[in-house]
Amino acid sequence: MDIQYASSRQRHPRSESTVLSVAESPPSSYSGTDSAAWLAKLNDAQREAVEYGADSPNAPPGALLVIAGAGSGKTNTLAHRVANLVVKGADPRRILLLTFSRRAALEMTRRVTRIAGAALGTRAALAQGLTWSGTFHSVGARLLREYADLIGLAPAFTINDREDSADLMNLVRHELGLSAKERRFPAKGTCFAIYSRVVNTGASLTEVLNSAFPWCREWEADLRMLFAAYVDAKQKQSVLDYDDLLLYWSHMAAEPAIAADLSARFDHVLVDEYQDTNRLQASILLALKPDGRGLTVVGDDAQSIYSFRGATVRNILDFPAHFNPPAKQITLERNYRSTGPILAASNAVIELASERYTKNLWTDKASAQRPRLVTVADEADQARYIVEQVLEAREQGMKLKSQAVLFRAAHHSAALEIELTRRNIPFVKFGGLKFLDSVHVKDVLAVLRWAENPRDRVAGFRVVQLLPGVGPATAAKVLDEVVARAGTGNPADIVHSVGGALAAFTPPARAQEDWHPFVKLMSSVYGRQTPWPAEFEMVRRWYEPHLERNHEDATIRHADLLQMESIAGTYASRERFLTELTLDPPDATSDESGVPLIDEDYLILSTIHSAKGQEWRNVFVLNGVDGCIPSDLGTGSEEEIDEERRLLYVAMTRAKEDLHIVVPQRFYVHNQTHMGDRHVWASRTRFIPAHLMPLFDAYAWPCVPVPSAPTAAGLAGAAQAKIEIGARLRKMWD
DNA sequence: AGAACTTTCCTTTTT
DNA sequence: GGAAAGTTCT
Repeated sequence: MDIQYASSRQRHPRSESTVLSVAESPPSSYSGTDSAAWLAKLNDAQREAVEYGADSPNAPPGALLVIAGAGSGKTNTLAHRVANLVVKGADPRRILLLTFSRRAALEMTRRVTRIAGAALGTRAALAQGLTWSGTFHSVGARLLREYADLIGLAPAFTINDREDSADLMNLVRHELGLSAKERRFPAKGTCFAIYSRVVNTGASLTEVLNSAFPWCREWEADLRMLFAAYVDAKQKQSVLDYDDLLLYWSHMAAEPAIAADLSARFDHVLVDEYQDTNRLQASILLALKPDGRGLTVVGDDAQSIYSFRGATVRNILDFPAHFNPPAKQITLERNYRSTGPILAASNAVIELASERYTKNLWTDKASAQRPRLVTVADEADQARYIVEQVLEAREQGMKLKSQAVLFRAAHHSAALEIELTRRNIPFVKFGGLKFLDSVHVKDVLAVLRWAENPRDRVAGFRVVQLLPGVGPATAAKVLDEVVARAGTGNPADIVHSVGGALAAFTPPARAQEDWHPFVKLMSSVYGRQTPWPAEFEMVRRWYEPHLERNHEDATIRHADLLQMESIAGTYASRERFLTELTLDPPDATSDESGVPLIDEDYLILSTIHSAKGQEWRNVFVLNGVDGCIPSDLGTGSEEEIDEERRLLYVAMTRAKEDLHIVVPQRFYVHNQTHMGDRHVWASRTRFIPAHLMPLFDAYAWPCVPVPSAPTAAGLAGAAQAKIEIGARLRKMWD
């Protein structure tokens, strides 16, 4: 979501995609007490999931597992369950709702409020007390700040995103001298990925190296030392990474004194997309609700696509047996989303997995249109095909917003984006490179983060080096100076001594001129002399000359900063701004025309991962080709291939009416010396083998190739032109 | 010594 | 278009 779009979303909480389940539109005959009426539109399985144990909302029964297939009204069912609990008297402030993204949390809150509102009539406001709703990470951050004092954590801790974490890993790596090995040590990102996987899977370093990073095995001892130093550095700097939010939470929840308090806060804990949680998240849930009472998890084992992040399907498969008696299990198999032919093809694809899944979806939405398998010559034609089809559907009255293009990797849409821009078709892209990853945005954020937490070395290191004439060596000296001055005193003292440390520092000659304004700025932000949103502007103004000095394209980057500034104004404080931005970064970008207004129509481009939980009437899957799906980086093991298969399944099941899988035959090899034209001949994805072809409508595009053969006269003319131009070009240098 | 510039390689998916 | 190693400049 584009940053500005994200803010507009808060003003327009209506989502563009609505599940078509009939239960969505409440009948007009609601009466406040007749619960049967507003649950009547649910099917039997959905209603069972909604009503399980709801008659005694304050003495909840054992755990509930809902296996909800794609398009089976999962979100709707979960929202009804929450609403029903509230209607039956549960306190919404004591309900913990864990979703996969903050977007999903907003959507859920919106629906619960509406559904419960309809049932409760004037008491609708009750449902708005649903305050504990968010991702594992954001809820973790909130709880950790509350309990910080009890667990020896500075309440003003800052949170590192993946890049920051990798940067810190890099600093530590250099300090330990690991970068100067005779054989190349793993890069910072790899080190961090290994670390993260160990934390999230609960496996040993040895196991993780063997299974996922075999080429790093030789460094095991060094890595162990590096990780110990990394943890040490984080603690000294009061910095937490994403994994720490879960790790601290799980340790906190395992501490009997705190655990009792923590689990007593919530009567009901509900988790969405449970198939994409990892061992650590499961352990948190078990610590929160050891006997499973009041615990509901919802998910679909066939849609597990985050194992690269440590998620494991075992969480959902083994869930019932964790409890005694085992958790109640309800399966939603009726699909309300897709037409029969789309579902038939999707089911056929997932059935080829080596592992059997727990259900088979059915629908009664008939359609004569099978999913299309479209062969095109290359990526350029693929883009042209999509544009043609999108516009044609648009002509038939289908909004651009009801159409989406899905792909495995963010860069797969590059050619399409160019074509869309050329044809003036607005689009918004979800997934892939984050706005927040761009250097200029990170620079400004680093100033704010350093102010929030002066011990944050990654932030400080980055900020000081913005000054001309200051490199790593000088920056390190400055930071040492700051920390030495700050000593181990409490945060307030640190803040006051930092300004002094900076002022007392003798900058290198080249930085002389810029030093004083810098000290002035930092003193001001440390001392919070400028109230919050204005502070952002002050920092931006200070940064402007550095931006212009360091970047050719300063104007474009400057626009980003102004956009950020308007976002900053929507947050109550610097701390909220920084925390929310790292935990829920905007996840879409649009073309250079910037931000489509929320009311405008635009085409959706998305990675398959970011398309989770969404649906569109018309869906295009790009590059249905071996090497893209499955990604050639994900074909190492049977499990990896199966995850790629589930990815295609997720993509296919997003479609409601029409599904196009596009297969370019010729594929240019990226990453070659510029303007090279090496290409490979691609073949259709292995997930749609020949015997599944009858389920698809296969054809080539363009349907009728028009090889506009030059006429003899034309050729003669062209030959003439070639000579003339050649002569002219030579003349230029005469 | 340390900053700044140059060359070479690589490019999944995300809280 | 970015990151890391290598090279040149101050």
